[in-house]
Amino acid sequence: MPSTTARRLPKTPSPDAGPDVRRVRQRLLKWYDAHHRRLPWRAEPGVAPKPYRVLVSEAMLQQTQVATVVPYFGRFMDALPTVRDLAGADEQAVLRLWQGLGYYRRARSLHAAAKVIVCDHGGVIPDNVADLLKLPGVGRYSAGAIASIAYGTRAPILDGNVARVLARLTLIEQPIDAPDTRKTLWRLAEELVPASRPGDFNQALMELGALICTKANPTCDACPLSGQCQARVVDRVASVPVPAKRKAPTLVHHHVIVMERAGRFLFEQRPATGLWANMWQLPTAEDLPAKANTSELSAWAADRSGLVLSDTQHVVAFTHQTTHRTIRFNVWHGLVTSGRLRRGAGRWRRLDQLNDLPLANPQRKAVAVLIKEDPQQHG
DNA sequence: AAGTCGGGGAG
DNA sequence: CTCCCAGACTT
Repeated sequence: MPSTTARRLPKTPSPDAGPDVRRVRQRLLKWYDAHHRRLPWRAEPGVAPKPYRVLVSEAMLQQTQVATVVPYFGRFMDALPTVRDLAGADEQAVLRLWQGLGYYRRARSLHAAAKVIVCDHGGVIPDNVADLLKLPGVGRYSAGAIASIAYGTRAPILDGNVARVLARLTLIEQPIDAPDTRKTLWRLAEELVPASRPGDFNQALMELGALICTKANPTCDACPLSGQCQARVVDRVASVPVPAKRKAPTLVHHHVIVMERAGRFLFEQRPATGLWANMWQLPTAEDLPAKANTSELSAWAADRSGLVLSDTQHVVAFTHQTTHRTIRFNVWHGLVTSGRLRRGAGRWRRLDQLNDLPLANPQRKAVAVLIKEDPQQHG
């Protein structure tokens, strides 16, 4: 049977024929036009989006909520308004703009991508998925998002929001992260995205997931797709999607040893791989036992830096939570009395002059505690 | 297929 | 507390 004939038949579609593509497109775009949020990286209706703004926003938005990204995006664009500015910037400057946002590899990948764009693409961000996928930090989602939103290329996307919306729309009750589920969802996203306004359609799917088809307490009464939603028909919206399995975070202990000399404090850069890669920190021991004492801390500091400490004492403890770890921070303080700093072992800074060093959140917190404990010395 | 990589919003 | 968020990359 010719497919053109089959396509005209669905007056009464069979139950597993999939969603009514044209109706979903039309209703979703109409809803998006009426209800979408105005966001800093989003162009006004009828105005062409700026590809560089789309590129930067998509990097920041990976695994990060819109509300968190907004202030970072503004500061980033003010400091590095063009892809050439970004390509020419120091990596430390890029990391400083990213500090506090997390997943710092995104910043280094974005920086590397900008260099590729300038060197290999004449400073023009690619408009197709194949070339975008070659950029560091750009995977299938980001390539589809940039191609469709910035250039109107017909390309699908699949993120957490879209996966939830499509799983409910078509009643997928397999674990949402299973490989064959992902394959099915990508196929659905590909089938649904229209040739006209693919960027708005993709953003509409995400916007619906963020505002209406939320993980908890979805407002189906306000949903433009409620009439097409298979999960709603059988009253299983609340139980779809089936969540991915997750490991409990492991507990680890980090000892921060504050080394002070003449009102200045030693800072060191972390390795180029792993947690908080290339970020800076007060000297921090990650291999000492949870109940290490002052002499062990002093010995570790001497071994690490070549400097001898006296009057080492405990300052404060706090807990830092990430997705995969619970990190118990213990902060210690000692005065440098002798020794010579090992070559390349760090830099001395006043606590109120750290603007050039990108620090992850727990290190910023440790610094904040030190300033509060001893305000007259650093103010 | 499973692990790694942050931090915060929201329940 | 737990779960998830405009995911990418490594092993």
